[in-house]
Amino acid sequence: MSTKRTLDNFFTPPLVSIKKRRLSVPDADELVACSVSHVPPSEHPTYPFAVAQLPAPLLAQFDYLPSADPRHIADQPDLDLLYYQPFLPRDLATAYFNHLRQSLFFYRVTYPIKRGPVETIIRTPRYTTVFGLDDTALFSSTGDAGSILDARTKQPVPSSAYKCRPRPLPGCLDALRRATEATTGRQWNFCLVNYYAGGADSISYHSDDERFLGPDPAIASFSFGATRDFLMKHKPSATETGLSSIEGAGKGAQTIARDKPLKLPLASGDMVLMQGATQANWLHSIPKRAGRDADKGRINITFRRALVRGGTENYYRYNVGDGGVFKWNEASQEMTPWDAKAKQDEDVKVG
DNA sequence: GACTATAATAGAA
DNA sequence: ATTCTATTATAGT
Repeated sequence: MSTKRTLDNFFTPPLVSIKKRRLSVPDADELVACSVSHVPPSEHPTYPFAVAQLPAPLLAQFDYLPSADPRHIADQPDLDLLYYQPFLPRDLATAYFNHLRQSLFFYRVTYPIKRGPVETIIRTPRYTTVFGLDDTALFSSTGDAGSILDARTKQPVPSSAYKCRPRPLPGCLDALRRATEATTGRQWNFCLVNYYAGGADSISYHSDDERFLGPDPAIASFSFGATRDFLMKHKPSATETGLSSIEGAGKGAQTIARDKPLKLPLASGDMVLMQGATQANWLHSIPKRAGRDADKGRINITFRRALVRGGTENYYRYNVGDGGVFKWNEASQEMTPWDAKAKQDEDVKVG
């Protein structure tokens, strides 16, 4: 039997009001919490291994975010972004990046896609992992740590309700979620994590406009580690296509200055909040890149809110899948298959 | 500025 | 939501 392993760490963190400036010295409880750092790692029956908590000195800095005011980007049709440049100070972002890469488990999902008559297996060109549960359900915080409750009735939902095994956010990600919610006034129940090992890893143009997110979803997207270009372009529209062809023949018709593609070089600690009509009308991508820095890793974290069970199923299907677990290998500086039996040694802590 | 190599982009499957 | 190929842009000399 395992020792007491409640989920309190996950869901009832000490709520601290966000304030730009600290007006008082830390009280006794805070001093204890900071110095001892005996908070156990986050565990859950669905985790392949426990996830280390953030070191207290790092966690403490989350009370002072964001470190910069956002820039509102809404000068084009259907575009509505808040760009925090950065949201986390660079030093904190770097330390957070190292902690996450070293502590989380990742997957390399494969899935079939049909191109014309041919079906091919796609190996997702990045590492992924996901945590969270849609609005219809809750993780039990007492009793069986693995159980899921109906959000309304608080009764256990049958295990057959989900084909996947939803997992709660570990403490180190929940800290960022709380800080982001406090800043934006929004709420999210999902955390998706992408690891781009180098310039060859990418994500092609798409929108996060799934039905299960509801209309005009707000999505917070963080960057840590290597700087990568974030491209955005307006979805092609019938009217636009027609206009452009006519415009070529017209005499004085200038190319209309709207719907211009955007290129944001997202640096470590940056956050982009995509909101309003953005997802319904714009595509975004992280294209492959060659040359310098093509070997440096980047972690992307997005917070989303799934409204129904279909969202949970979708996110676990495409971000966990059914393949093996990968873990960062500090010695070889790469993601390596994690062997559940031959429990690997812990990575050497940097610093 | 021209020439060449490499990178970025756009379109098709 | 990817990969391949062709086309265009950029960087270096």
